[in-house]
Amino acid sequence: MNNVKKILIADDEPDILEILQFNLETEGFEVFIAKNGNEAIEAAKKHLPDLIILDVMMPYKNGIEVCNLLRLQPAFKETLIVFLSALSDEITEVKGLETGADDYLTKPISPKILITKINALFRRLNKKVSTIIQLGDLEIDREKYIIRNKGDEIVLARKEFELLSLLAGKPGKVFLRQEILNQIWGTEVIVGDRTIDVHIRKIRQKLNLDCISTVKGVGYKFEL
Amino acid sequence: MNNVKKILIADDEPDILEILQFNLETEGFEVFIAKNGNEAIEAAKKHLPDLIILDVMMPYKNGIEVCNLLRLQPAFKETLIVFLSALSDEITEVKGLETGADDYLTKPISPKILITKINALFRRLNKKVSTIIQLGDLEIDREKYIIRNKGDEIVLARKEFELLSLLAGKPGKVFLRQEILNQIWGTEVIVGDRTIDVHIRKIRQKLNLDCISTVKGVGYKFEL
DNA sequence: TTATTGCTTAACAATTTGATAATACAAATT
DNA sequence: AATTTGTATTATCAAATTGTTAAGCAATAA
Repeated sequence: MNNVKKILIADDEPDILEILQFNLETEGFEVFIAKNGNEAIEAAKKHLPDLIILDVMMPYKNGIEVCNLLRLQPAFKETLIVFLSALSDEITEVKGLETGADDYLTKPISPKILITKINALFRRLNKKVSTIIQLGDLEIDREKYIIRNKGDEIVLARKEFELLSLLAGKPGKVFLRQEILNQIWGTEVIVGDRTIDVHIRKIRQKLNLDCISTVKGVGYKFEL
Repeated sequence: MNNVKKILIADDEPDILEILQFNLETEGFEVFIAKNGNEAIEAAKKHLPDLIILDVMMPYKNGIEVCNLLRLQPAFKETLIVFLSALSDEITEVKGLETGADDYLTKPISPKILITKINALFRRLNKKVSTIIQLGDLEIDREKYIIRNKGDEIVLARKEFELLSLLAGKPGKVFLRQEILNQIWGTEVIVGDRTIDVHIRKIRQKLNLDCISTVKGVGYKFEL
């Protein structure tokens, strides 16, 4: 999820494929292409793209059929799917959205608009995903303010939660004390260094899990 | 929601206003018009339209500003907002969609396309708004403003209802006090923090059900 | 108008959280 | 080994947050 996004484009018009591929690759995406519905499904299974752009009118299987088939499989439950179609064929649009597409684009579309829309979709996805952090037996739900260790719910006070959440957000990274102070307490409040220790201790105690290690003279980091 | 749909059109070009108004009225909508951003906001508050069509380029306040301002108020959270702009001004489109518009149309637009798009939007809206929330023994009917616990009807005052409805809309999610204030009271009214507590208390009391929990220093959440 | 209901606030109680000091401990350095 | 430096632990107190009640308006209905 942190590397290059993969995009699969399925369209039966070679020109469109080429234009889109060029523009998306220029933008830094990894692009795969398919010339019809069957190829699209095959390619999707093979490459597990983050986003699939489906032309609605295609030989063998049209875009809506492809979308339906893919959505049946767990692997593609979360994949972004966008339809592409000539003119705003209203009926198709409705069907497309019912099918579980994430967006619907009409041809002709300027590459620039396409790219901004795609970026917007990824941004939206990231927001949804980023609320829960999963690390081994540990689960941090930022939206629900809940921490679970092997399913057991653990109650942390606010600062404790924020601190753990910060550290766990980048496992392995050593957070300097100063960094922690800035992130959790802000630059306006001034608290002593011992305060951090105390909170760290409480977290360790409550979690009863050896996951925060001290880097003497530097700071703390979360691991495993 | 079951009667004639009200549509507000805001555009500084009289010709456009007239054409759109004529076509939409012919189609059976009730139409209001505004010639600039300020008028649009005023008219929106007065008529509470189901759909607002905003020209992007307008005197005093442009469409995006208008949209932003309206979206801040609870009354317009669900209102459909559509932008209208000369040619596909890409940058504007991106901003518009980020602002929380429901669609984006480019001039010139044929009345027929406009109407089909509008109908599509209303159709989609009707589907989205599931008026009844079921959670265990609890049943919340947003349309009828009724709450039932094991079939027994419970009468909540409006704010109480809205508050419960908000929390129950995303069980488990912690709603920050600020979030609650924005959603229920809007950004214009300013009420004290204790107000929320009191309403929460009344809900707990009336429901006689342990379903709203406090997350100290953060907010409240609904669960089970 | 009067009565009723709902919304907001003030005041105070109860609770929880956060910060610090004091002390103990551990590792590195001299 | 003694010293220094840095962290862990614990207990305590202060501060922040929320719960509760009562009371005053405002809006609405009778």
